[in-house]
Amino acid sequence: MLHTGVLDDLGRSIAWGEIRPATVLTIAGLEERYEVSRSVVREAVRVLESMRMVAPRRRVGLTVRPRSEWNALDVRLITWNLAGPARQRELGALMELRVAIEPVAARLAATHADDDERDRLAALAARLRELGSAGLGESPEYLAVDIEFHTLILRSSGNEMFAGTLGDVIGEVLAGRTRLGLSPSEPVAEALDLHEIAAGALLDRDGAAAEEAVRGIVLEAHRSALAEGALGDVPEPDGPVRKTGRA
Amino acid sequence: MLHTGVLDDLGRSIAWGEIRPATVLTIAGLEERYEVSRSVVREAVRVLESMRMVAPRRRVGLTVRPRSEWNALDVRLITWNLAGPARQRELGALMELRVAIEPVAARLAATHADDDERDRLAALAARLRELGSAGLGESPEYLAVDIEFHTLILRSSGNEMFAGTLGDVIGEVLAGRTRLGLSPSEPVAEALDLHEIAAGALLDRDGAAAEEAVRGIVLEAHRSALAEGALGDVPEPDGPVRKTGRA
DNA sequence: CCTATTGTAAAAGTCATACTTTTCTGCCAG
DNA sequence: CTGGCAGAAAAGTATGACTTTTACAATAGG
Repeated sequence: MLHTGVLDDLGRSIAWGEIRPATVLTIAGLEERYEVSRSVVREAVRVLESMRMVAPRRRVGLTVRPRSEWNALDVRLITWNLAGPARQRELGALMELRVAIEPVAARLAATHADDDERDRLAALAARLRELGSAGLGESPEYLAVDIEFHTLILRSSGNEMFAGTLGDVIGEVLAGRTRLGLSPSEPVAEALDLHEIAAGALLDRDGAAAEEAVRGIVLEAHRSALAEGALGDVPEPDGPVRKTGRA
Repeated sequence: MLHTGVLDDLGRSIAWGEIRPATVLTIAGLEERYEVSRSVVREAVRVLESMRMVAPRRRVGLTVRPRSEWNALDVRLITWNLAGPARQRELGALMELRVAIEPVAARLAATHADDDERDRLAALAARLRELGSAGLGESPEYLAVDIEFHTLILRSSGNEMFAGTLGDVIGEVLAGRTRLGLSPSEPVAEALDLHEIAAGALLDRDGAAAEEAVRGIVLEAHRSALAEGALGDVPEPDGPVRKTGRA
């Protein structure tokens, strides 16, 4: 689809800072740049507008809004950021999001999951143990099982806000972790324990225990990512945004 | 803007279940229904598509996707849901989201907030105490200060995913709570204490304490909302979605 | 010289129409 | 009964004309 192409390219350009905030674009200009018709440009721009990345103003054009106003939870924006220069920063934000959401999701899942989901979680935890003990901690299968474990908890929480696109994004984070070679081939024993503890707690409908175990998992992941310097604590090239007075 | 009108009306119709999942619409049909041109319809539909509420298929039309696939974190969808028949369910989901996010945001804010933000938080907590003691717990000002306190914590976390539109939505939840008359005119003493404790912890850069205090606040809010029956635990009229095998 | 008013044009917004591409459906032949 | 082929339906794309808003400048008045 032409429309998707323009949306993606333009969105990326903005997300990556190639087109900076306060820049003014025009429909006509974009028509030329992408050599497509107004219909296509307008539809792409509408979506960008709905993500609060640009604001149209008559007689002026499309103004690129400041980053702080963008819809940071939009999956497309997250994807663009993960593939761009702010990748590390984005990974850090997502890690923090995991720390916030997964433990609470686990607590909810303890009372809300159905029997099938509980069983599958237990099976997944066991499989992780097997693979981990066999030194396959960075194998594709370990990764796949790990992702399924975590997304299943989110889905079992019964809260659509946790289940939805967030699951996909968290899968992306885990995958990125492996891709960067941050996962040890012999996973930390503690992590394997915690997965089993969490699964057990969910079987027992023990929300508090499930929450604690999952919090242990995500905190450990966050810590080790920080230790590896994968999240980049350095401020943005264009200077720290938050501190300097707000709009 | 015409476009906004169509988007809003159509989105609401779908969110409220007036147009049910699996229903097939056509651009032409919508042109007639709203008496607007194709451009307008197409742009509105594109946004709905970007929210994963409809999926266009050539030679078929626009299929309304199942609720479980919608982008539950989209602010517009949240707004529509809050104004519709699933209001209680949505409030419950948002409460759970608060429980997940605000404590973690508070912990981050402890290390990340600047001096100005810390001072303002302390001032807001103090003001809440004043108003609460004066029996103004359901006054507009108490509400406004409460909202500002919580959104400021989110913003001070330094994580754009917490700060962004989520803040507005959480404000909406707090406002809804007051509007429903759930807020006692004399706020629970515990809540006032916790706000002050949280503010103090943020001044001291004590992340753990800030997290715990804020968790206390949101858990108490969640509990009391549940007790009041404001969140409605009953399953949806059209039957529980999650349990019955997935796509 | 400064201010207010008015006029102009630029750009988004809307409408209508024509054409392209994809793909479902149903018919017809084997 | 099966497979392929043709037609039609609906989305996708392109284009031109017109409307509305509004920034900006020129001009008139104080």
